Amino acid sequence: MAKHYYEQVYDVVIQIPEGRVSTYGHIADYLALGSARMVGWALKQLTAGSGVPAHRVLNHKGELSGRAAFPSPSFMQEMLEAEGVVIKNYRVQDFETVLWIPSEQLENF
DNA sequence: GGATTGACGTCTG
DNA sequence: GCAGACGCCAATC
Repeated sequence: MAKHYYEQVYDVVIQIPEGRVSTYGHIADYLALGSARMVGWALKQLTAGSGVPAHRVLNHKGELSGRAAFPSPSFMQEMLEAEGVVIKNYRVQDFETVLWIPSEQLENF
Protein backbone atom coordinates (compact mmCIF):
# COMPACT_ATOMS: atom_id res chain seq x y z
CA MET A 1 0.00 0.00 0.00
CA ALA A 2 1.69 3.13 -1.16
CA LYS A 3 1.51 6.36 0.72
CA HIS A 4 -1.85 7.92 0.17
CA TYR A 5 -1.89 11.43 -1.13
CA TYR A 6 -3.63 12.70 1.98
CA GLU A 7 -0.76 11.44 4.10
CA GLN A 8 1.33 14.04 2.32
CA VAL A 9 -1.18 16.60 3.43
CA TYR A 10 -0.82 15.42 7.01
CA ASP A 11 2.93 15.76 6.77
CA VAL A 12 2.66 19.36 5.65
CA VAL A 13 -0.02 20.30 8.17
CA ILE A 14 2.03 18.82 10.99
CA GLN A 15 4.89 21.09 10.00
CA ILE A 16 2.79 24.20 10.54
CA PRO A 17 4.30 25.94 13.58
CA GLU A 18 2.20 27.27 16.43
CA GLY A 19 0.80 30.73 15.96
CA ARG A 20 0.73 30.19 12.22
CA VAL A 21 -1.93 29.12 9.79
CA SER A 22 -1.99 27.84 6.24
CA THR A 23 -4.49 27.62 3.44
CA TYR A 24 -5.84 24.82 1.26
CA GLY A 25 -4.61 26.56 -1.84
CA HIS A 26 -1.00 26.78 -0.75
CA ILE A 27 -0.92 23.22 0.48
CA ALA A 28 -2.60 21.93 -2.65
CA ASP A 29 -0.26 23.92 -4.83
CA TYR A 30 2.78 22.78 -2.88
CA LEU A 31 1.77 19.14 -3.07
CA ALA A 32 0.58 19.65 -6.65
CA LEU A 33 -2.68 17.97 -5.81
CA GLY A 34 -4.38 20.01 -8.46
CA SER A 35 -7.29 21.01 -6.31
CA ALA A 36 -7.76 22.48 -2.89
CA ARG A 37 -10.62 20.06 -2.42
CA MET A 38 -8.12 17.27 -2.11
CA VAL A 39 -6.71 19.02 0.93
CA GLY A 40 -10.16 19.58 2.36
CA TRP A 41 -11.07 16.01 1.69
CA ALA A 42 -7.90 14.78 3.35
CA LEU A 43 -8.52 16.92 6.39
CA LYS A 44 -12.03 15.63 6.53
CA GLN A 45 -10.58 12.19 7.16
CA LEU A 46 -8.65 13.61 10.09
CA THR A 47 -9.73 13.18 13.66
CA ALA A 48 -8.72 14.82 16.94
CA GLY A 49 -6.45 11.83 17.61
CA SER A 50 -4.69 11.92 14.27
CA GLY A 51 -2.04 14.22 15.66
CA VAL A 52 -2.56 16.64 12.82
CA PRO A 53 -3.34 20.27 13.69
CA ALA A 54 -6.05 20.60 11.10
CA HIS A 55 -7.35 23.68 12.88
CA ARG A 56 -4.40 25.57 11.43
CA VAL A 57 -5.63 25.02 7.91
CA LEU A 58 -8.01 27.70 6.70
CA ASN A 59 -9.48 28.73 3.40
CA HIS A 60 -8.10 31.45 1.13
CA LYS A 61 -10.16 34.05 2.95
CA GLY A 62 -8.48 33.30 6.26
CA GLU A 63 -11.78 32.07 7.56
CA LEU A 64 -12.22 29.01 9.74
CA SER A 65 -14.27 27.24 7.14
CA GLY A 66 -13.62 23.87 8.71
CA ARG A 67 -14.95 24.77 12.10
CA ALA A 68 -18.15 22.94 11.22
CA ALA A 69 -16.22 19.68 11.03
CA PHE A 70 -14.91 20.05 14.56
CA PRO A 71 -16.70 18.74 17.65
CA SER A 72 -17.45 22.32 18.62
CA PRO A 73 -17.99 25.40 16.44
CA SER A 74 -15.63 27.36 18.67
CA PHE A 75 -13.10 24.56 19.04
CA MET A 76 -11.05 25.75 16.09
CA GLN A 77 -11.07 29.35 17.25
CA GLU A 78 -10.14 28.47 20.81
CA MET A 79 -7.33 26.31 19.53
CA LEU A 80 -5.83 29.07 17.38
CA GLU A 81 -6.27 31.72 20.04
CA ALA A 82 -4.44 29.49 22.47
CA GLU A 83 -1.52 29.50 20.04
CA GLY A 84 -1.46 33.26 19.79
CA VAL A 85 -3.51 33.69 16.64
CA VAL A 86 -6.03 36.47 16.89
CA ILE A 87 -9.46 35.37 15.75
CA LYS A 88 -12.31 37.74 15.06
CA ASN A 89 -15.71 36.36 14.22
CA TYR A 90 -14.17 33.09 13.01
CA ARG A 91 -11.72 34.97 10.84
CA VAL A 92 -7.98 35.40 11.32
CA GLN A 93 -6.74 38.91 11.97
CA ASP A 94 -3.50 39.82 10.19
CA PHE A 95 -4.07 36.75 8.10
CA GLU A 96 -1.08 37.31 5.83
CA THR A 97 1.06 37.90 8.90
CA VAL A 98 0.34 34.51 10.43
CA LEU A 99 0.07 32.82 7.07
CA TRP A 100 2.46 29.93 6.74
CA ILE A 101 3.51 28.70 3.31
CA PRO A 102 5.16 25.25 2.94
CA SER A 103 7.36 26.28 0.04
CA GLU A 104 8.47 29.36 1.93
CA GLN A 105 9.25 27.18 4.92
CA LEU A 106 11.61 25.04 2.89
CA GLU A 107 13.44 27.84 1.14
CA ASN A 108 13.82 30.48 3.79
CA PHE A 109 13.37 28.92 7.13
C1' DG B 1 -18.95 0.99 -12.50
C1' DG B 2 -21.80 5.38 -12.33
C1' DA B 3 -23.38 9.14 -9.48
C1' DT B 4 -22.75 11.97 -5.42
C1' DT B 5 -20.10 14.32 -2.07
C1' DG B 6 -16.37 17.04 -0.06
C1' DA B 7 -13.12 21.46 5.96
C1' DC B 8 -11.96 25.01 -1.69
C1' DG B 9 -10.01 27.93 -5.47
C1' DT B 10 -10.12 30.37 -9.54
C1' DC B 11 -12.49 32.52 -13.42
C1' DT B 12 -16.04 35.23 -15.38
C1' DG B 13 -20.06 38.43 -15.26
C1' DG C 1 -15.89 43.86 -4.61
C1' DC C 2 -19.54 40.36 -4.76
C1' DA C 3 -22.21 36.41 -6.76
C1' DG C 4 -22.61 32.53 -9.43
C1' DA C 5 -20.63 28.66 -12.13
C1' DC C 6 -17.01 25.47 -13.13
C1' DG C 7 -13.16 22.51 -12.09
C1' DC C 8 -10.55 19.35 -9.62
C1' DC C 9 -9.54 14.27 -7.92
C1' DA C 10 -10.41 10.74 -4.63
C1' DA C 11 -13.51 8.15 -1.65
C1' DT C 12 -18.05 6.48 -0.58
C1' DC C 13 -22.77 4.84 -1.64
